[in-house]
Amino acid sequence: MTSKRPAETEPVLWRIGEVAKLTGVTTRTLRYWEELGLLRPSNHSQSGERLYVATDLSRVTRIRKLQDLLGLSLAEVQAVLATEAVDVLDRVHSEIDAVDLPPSRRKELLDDGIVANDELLARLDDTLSRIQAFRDERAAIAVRLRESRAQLDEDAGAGTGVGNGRPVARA
Amino acid sequence: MTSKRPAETEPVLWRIGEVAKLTGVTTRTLRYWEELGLLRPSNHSQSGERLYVATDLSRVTRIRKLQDLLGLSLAEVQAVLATEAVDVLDRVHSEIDAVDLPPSRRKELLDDGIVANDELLARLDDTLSRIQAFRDERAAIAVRLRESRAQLDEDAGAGTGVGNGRPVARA
DNA sequence: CCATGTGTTGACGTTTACGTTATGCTTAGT
DNA sequence: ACTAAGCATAACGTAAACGTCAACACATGG
Repeated sequence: MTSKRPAETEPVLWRIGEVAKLTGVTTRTLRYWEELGLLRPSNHSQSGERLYVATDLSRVTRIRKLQDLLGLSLAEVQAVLATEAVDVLDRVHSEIDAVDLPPSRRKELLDDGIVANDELLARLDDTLSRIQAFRDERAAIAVRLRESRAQLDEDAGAGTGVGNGRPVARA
Repeated sequence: MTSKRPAETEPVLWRIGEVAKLTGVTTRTLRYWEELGLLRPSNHSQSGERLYVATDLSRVTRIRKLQDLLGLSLAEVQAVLATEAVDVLDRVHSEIDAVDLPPSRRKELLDDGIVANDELLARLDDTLSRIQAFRDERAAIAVRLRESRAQLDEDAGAGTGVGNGRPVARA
């Protein structure tokens, strides 16, 4: 329902340098990722220039997140993203229902995508809980440190007769 | 209060191979970290063998956590741990109050330690929230994927006449 | 039309964080 | 006492993820 017709599926292509500025990764990195098969620009100019589309851009940030937030190697990122083409296919499917995939194949892809996404979710939750535990640990230490400092101040105040505000400096 | 006297401050020293087995890092890694100044064994045998104590052990796991959970480089780990000697000093202080640090210096160290620990906490919280955001994103996608699959099943049931439970297997 | 910027494909260099011998000494079990 | 483990130092190797030229091709604004 409500099938909008957006003029003519406006292309909007970016050159590699523009992508670099927009996403914060270097052009070298983009070429390297392509070399690994991680990010294939969806278009090329007739002269051989790489031309990226919006989904390519979001893929760039996704790769970086998987690298930075989960510490995945590019090989692992590739594995995760392999089954995730589904996700893109799915968006395409829900926005444009033109693509002519047989429904059986489409369901297969969707199921794969659901599995992959769930695995990623599980991994995220695992990482979250591990970091959370570490955080709690450090929070407890923070409390202990402050207690120790308070104790020190207290001792200084009550203890030896020197009890003015300034502790004695020593070489 | 309740000052226990634990026999004679039982040494408990571990050789590098034992540390490796206990912590899960290789001996090479331990030597490498030492080379970088990250982990200096608190003792040496007369023949030159590295001998580690309990706090060294916990330092090993702390280093690994900073590496794995926060993705810090060893240089960054070193920076974090630099001011954290305080933390160790503090534990020593609270368990044995023998060490002869002037209170002024002790307070200084404690304050540094509090700052460092708080910075680490902030970093942990930041990382946590970034991963959490990513997680939420993927959770939303999980929902969308399942909706799409349900939609597919629904279409299949209502649409063409093939509607039996089993999707067609294809080579 | 020409200068300048941006792109392309190599190819080699670099950093980090270790792995892997090699060689010799020490410690430990029998 | 002797042999097998384990440790020490030293040096070279390696995998990942890019950085950094080099040399040449477009393309684009004045």
